[in-house]
Amino acid sequence: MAGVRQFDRDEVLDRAMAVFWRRGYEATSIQDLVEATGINRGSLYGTFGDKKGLFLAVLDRYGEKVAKPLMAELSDPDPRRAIERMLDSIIRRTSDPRFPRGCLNTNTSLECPNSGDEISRKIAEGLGQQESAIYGVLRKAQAEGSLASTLDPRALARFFMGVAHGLNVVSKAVADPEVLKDMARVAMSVWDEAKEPRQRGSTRAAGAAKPGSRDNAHNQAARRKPGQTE
Amino acid sequence: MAGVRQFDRDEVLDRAMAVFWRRGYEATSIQDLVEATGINRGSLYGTFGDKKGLFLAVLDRYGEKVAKPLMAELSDPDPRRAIERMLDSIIRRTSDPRFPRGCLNTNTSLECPNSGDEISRKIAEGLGQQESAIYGVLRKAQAEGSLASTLDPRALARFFMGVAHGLNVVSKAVADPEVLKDMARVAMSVWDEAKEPRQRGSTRAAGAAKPGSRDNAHNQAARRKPGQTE
DNA sequence: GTCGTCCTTGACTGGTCGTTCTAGAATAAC
DNA sequence: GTTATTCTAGAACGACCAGTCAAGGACGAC
Repeated sequence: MAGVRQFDRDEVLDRAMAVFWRRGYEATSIQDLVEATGINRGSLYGTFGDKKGLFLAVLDRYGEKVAKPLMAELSDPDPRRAIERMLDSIIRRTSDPRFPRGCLNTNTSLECPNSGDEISRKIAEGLGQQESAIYGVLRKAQAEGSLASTLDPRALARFFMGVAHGLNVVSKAVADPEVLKDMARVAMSVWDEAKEPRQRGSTRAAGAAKPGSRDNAHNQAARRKPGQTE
Repeated sequence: MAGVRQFDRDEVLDRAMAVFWRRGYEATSIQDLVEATGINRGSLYGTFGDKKGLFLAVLDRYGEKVAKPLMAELSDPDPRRAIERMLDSIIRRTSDPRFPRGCLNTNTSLECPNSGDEISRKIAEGLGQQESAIYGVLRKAQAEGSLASTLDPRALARFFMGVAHGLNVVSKAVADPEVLKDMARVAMSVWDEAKEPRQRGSTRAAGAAKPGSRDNAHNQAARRKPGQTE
């Protein structure tokens, strides 16, 4: 039973990933990992160095197994559908019993310190790549004319990243997928926002804004050049 | 130096809150709390029972000191501005050195198990109240006519809750407030979505959707009655 | 066969965890 | 001055933590 490796590294990582994903980094003990992976303490340390080393390997594995397929949804030739499919993919995963709910990257970026240690750097790198991919899709959509050029693609990319995070947070606590679908549906509606500014005069009694005017900073700056059409 | 309580309960809770907020529940040890609060181990246990009891008290304190003022922003008579101010308040808190970044409720709902224990019940209760408050604002806006009645206020409330969570996640890792402002600006743009359906025909070569048609499920269901105006 | 290498195993380390407890000092009520 | 109360200080608890280590078994090379 010895002399040659008795376990499959990726399989061990998958099992360890499930534990970290479900319980978080701090709350997961080596003993938990030994029991979940089925391999011995010594083998764990021999293979991955220490807990943090194992976790970093798990993060890589997560990138491959979870984040990468998610980003693949963005390659849909229709840019709007690409974004849509990415959000749907997050929601669908929630109902997939093979995976814990929520997102390991989102969990980790909240749990682990924002200091420049290796874990947070890896997370930040992954999130940066995701935002860039979304940004690319949005730029393509504008080049094609399917997304209004008045919209700021960087702001939109940040927004969709934020929505993805929001989905991941809510999905951890809320079982009903309709909640997530509502969130995604509303989020997608910003896509069609390059309209004539809608009259939104408030009907409240005192000091209402004049209809058609924009008396606040928001929404202006979601567009590229605030001053022009309104 | 003894015989009468030497510390102010709320002050102790504030200091403990800061530690839990910054490091999370699991990563915070009693020793950390003893040092942060300045009071003795025995006093901590005598006053709050145990670590979980202290944390629950901290969650209450957080509700009073942080969540309640946030919800107060929703009482702005202009519903749109109410939502806007809520999001702005989250963003502004990010730059406030008196508070750690992010949101203790968001952190906790990710870190702590979704099982029906006391912590997650308290969190869920708080989030439910927040969503209800947002929902109320949206309903009021529709009654006043400042929000299109074609929009689904429940879906919008869930969306804004999700955006708030997204802001809290991102703010923990990203220092630049512009990122958060972008997110909020884009999010607010859904408010004005009850327009004539914008032509969004894709220019891609093969099998493009016909301009003006809606060939996907999203965005329809963000409205109340999908069939009518489009 | 024998050797060396690599893996497995489980006991073991020092330290820290949450929690309890004892002893004592300072106060308030009487 | 009691006496009761309520805090402080810190030692101590068993359990568990991340991490180490020595012993031994199974394989490949020769």
